[in-house]
Amino acid sequence: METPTTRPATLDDVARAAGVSRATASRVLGGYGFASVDARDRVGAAADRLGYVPNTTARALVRGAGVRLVVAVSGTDATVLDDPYVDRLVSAAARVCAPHGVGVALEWLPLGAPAGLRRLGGDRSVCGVLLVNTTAPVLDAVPAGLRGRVVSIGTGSPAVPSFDVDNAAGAEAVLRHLHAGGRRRIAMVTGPRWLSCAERSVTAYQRLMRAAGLPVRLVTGDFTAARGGRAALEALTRWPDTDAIYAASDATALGAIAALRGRGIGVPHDVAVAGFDDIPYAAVSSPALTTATHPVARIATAAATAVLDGRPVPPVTAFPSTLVARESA
Amino acid sequence: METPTTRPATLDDVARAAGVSRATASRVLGGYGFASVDARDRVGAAADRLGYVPNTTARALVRGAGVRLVVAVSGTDATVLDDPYVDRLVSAAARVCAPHGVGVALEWLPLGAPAGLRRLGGDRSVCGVLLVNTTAPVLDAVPAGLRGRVVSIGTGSPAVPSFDVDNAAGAEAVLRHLHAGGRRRIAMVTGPRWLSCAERSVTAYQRLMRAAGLPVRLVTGDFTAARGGRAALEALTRWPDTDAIYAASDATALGAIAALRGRGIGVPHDVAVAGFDDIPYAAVSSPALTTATHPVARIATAAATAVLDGRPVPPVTAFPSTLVARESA
DNA sequence: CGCACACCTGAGAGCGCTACCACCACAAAC
DNA sequence: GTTTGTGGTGGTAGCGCTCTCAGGTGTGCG
Repeated sequence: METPTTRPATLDDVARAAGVSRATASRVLGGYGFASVDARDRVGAAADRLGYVPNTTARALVRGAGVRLVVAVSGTDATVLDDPYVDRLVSAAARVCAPHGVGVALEWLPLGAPAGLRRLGGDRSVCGVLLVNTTAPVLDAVPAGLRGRVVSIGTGSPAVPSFDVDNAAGAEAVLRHLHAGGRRRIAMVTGPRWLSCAERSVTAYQRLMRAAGLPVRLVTGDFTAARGGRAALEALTRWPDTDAIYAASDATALGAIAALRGRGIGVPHDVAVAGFDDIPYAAVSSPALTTATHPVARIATAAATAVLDGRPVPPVTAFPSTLVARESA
Repeated sequence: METPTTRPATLDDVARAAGVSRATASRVLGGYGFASVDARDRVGAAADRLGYVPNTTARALVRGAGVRLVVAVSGTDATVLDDPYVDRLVSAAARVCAPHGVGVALEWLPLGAPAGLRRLGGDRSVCGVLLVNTTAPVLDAVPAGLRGRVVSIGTGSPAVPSFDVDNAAGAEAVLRHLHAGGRRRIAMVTGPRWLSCAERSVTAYQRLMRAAGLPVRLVTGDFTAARGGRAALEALTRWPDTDAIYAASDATALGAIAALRGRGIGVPHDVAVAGFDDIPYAAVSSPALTTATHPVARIATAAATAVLDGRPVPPVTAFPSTLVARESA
C-alpha cells in the first residue's frame, strides 16, 4: 500500500493497474458474480498497492441506498437532545452503522409538527429513521415512503415496529421488591405524561397498587434529577406517610435521594427509593441505588441493525428488565 | 406539497414541472448564480408541490464532499467506546452535523495500529475525523490526505489542531480548593497513563504539590468508577495519612467515595474527594461532588464545526474549566 | 460435429446532481 | 454600427460506482 500522493485511488485506477475492466474489478471487490482466480489476485494486489477504499457515496448513489440514519427525538423543545439517554442511543447506533458506511444524524422532532418526518421520507440519502420518545400523532404521520425504514424506540404502531425495554416488567420487579421489603405507601415519580412508552410503567404501577389494595400516589417528573428531587418532596408533602418512592428513571431517583437527604430523611430507613435504568452511577451512589435494568445500548443496536438490514421485524421487540437490588430499597 | 405516491421527486421532475432546465432549477434551489424572479417563483412552487428534497448523496458525489464524520477513539480495546464521555461527544457531533447532511460514525482506533487512519484518509465519503484519546504515534500517522479534515479532542500536533478543556487549569482550581480547605496529603487517581491529554492534569498536580512542598502520591486509574474505588483504597493503604483524593474524572471520584464509605471513612470529614467533569450526577451524589467543569458538548460542537467548515483553526483551542465547590471537598 | 451450458469478461448505461460553458437578449458605451 | 457588459438560460460532461447485457472461451454431451 503506498501513500496516495495526489488523490485517492478510484476503481478505474485499480482496474487499469490490474489490467482488467472496471466491471471485473467491481465484481472482485464487491465479491459477487464470476471472476477467475487470476483476476481476483491481480485486482486484490492492485487495490492493496494503491490503498484503494471504495467511495461509499458513489456506491450509495447508484444503489439507491442511504448513507444516513436519522435519530429523531420528539419533545416539546430541543432540550430533549440533552438527555444522556439520547447520547447512549446515538452512540450505540453510530457504532453499529460505521461498518456499513452509514453515519448517524441527530434531530429534534417538534411534538405535533410531523413536517420534519415528511422531509426525511423524501430524502434519498436517509436510509432509515429511529424514532425516539415518539407519540401516536407522529407515528400516524410517518409517510408511506418511509415504511420499512423506520422503527421506534419506545411506543410503536402497526406501521412502525418498536424496540423497547419491557417497562411493565421492570416496574413490576421493582414494586414487588418494595412490597416485599414491607413498603406499603409507595409514591411514583413519573416521566413526562405525554410519553406513551413511559406511561406503561405508570399503568403497571397503578394496576399493581390497586391489586394490592394500596393507594396510588402519582407525581409528574421528567426523568431529570432536578425535577426528581422536587417531585419527591412534593410527594412527601402531599402524603407525609409515604414510605417508598418509585422513580421512573435513575436520574430521578438520584435527585430524589439528594432532596430527601437535604430534608434529613433517611434512605432507605425512612423512605426507600428505587429507580429504573441501572446507569453506571447507580452502583456508586450513596446509598447504592436499587433499580431495574434498561439495556439502552442493546436496544439501540437492535433497532439500528433492523433498519440497516431492511428485513421485516416483529411489531414489538421487548427487552427484559431485571431487578438490581442494592441499598436504597 | 403532495404525498409522493411512487418515488421521491428529483431535480429533473422539479425542472420539468416548472418548465425550466435542470440547470436553472439547480441554480434556484442552490441559491447561486442568476435566476429571474419568474424562474425563482416557478421552481420554488414546483419544488414545494412535489415535496422535493435534494439528494445529499448525489450532491456530495459531484462536489467531492464527504457525508460522514468519523469519531475515532483510540484505546487498547473496543471497550473505550463504552465510555459516557464518548457518548456525549458523538451525540453533540451528530447534532451539529445533521443540518449539513452529514452523519457521524463511531470507530475504535486500536492503539498502535494506524492502518485504520490510512483507510479513513482514502475514503472519499469521509468529510472529516474527530480523533479522541489520541496519542503521538497516531497523530504522526495522520496521512497527508487527511490534513485539514482531522482535529483532535485532547492532545494535538502541529498537523492536527486540538480542542480540549484546559486540564491544567481545572486541576489547579481543584487542588487550590483542596489546599485552601487545609488538605495537605493529597493523592491523585489518574486516568490511563498512556493518554497524554490526561497527563497534563497529572503534570499540573505534580508541579503544584512540589511547589507547595507537599508529597506526590499517584495511583493509576482509568476514568471508571470501579477502578476509582480500588485506586482510592490502594492510595489509603500505601499512604494512610492521606486526607484528600483528587480524581481525574467524576466517575472515578464517585467510585472513590463509594469505596471509602464501604470502609467507614467519612467524606469529606476524614478524606476529601474531588473530581473532574461536573457530570449531571455530581450535583446529586452523597455528598455532592466538588469538581471542575469539563464542557464536553461544547468542545465536540466546536471540533465538529471546525471540520465541517473546513476553515483553518488555531492549533490549540482550550476551553476553560471552573471549580464547582460542593460538599465532598 | 453441433449444441447446450457452464465460466468469465468488458462495454456502457445511468444513479441525481453540480458547475462549466456557450449562448441569447438587451442595454449602455464607444 | 460595433463593442462590451450583464442578466438569464440550457446543454452537457462528468463525480465513482454498480449491474445488465452481449459476447467470448472452454467443456461435456447427444
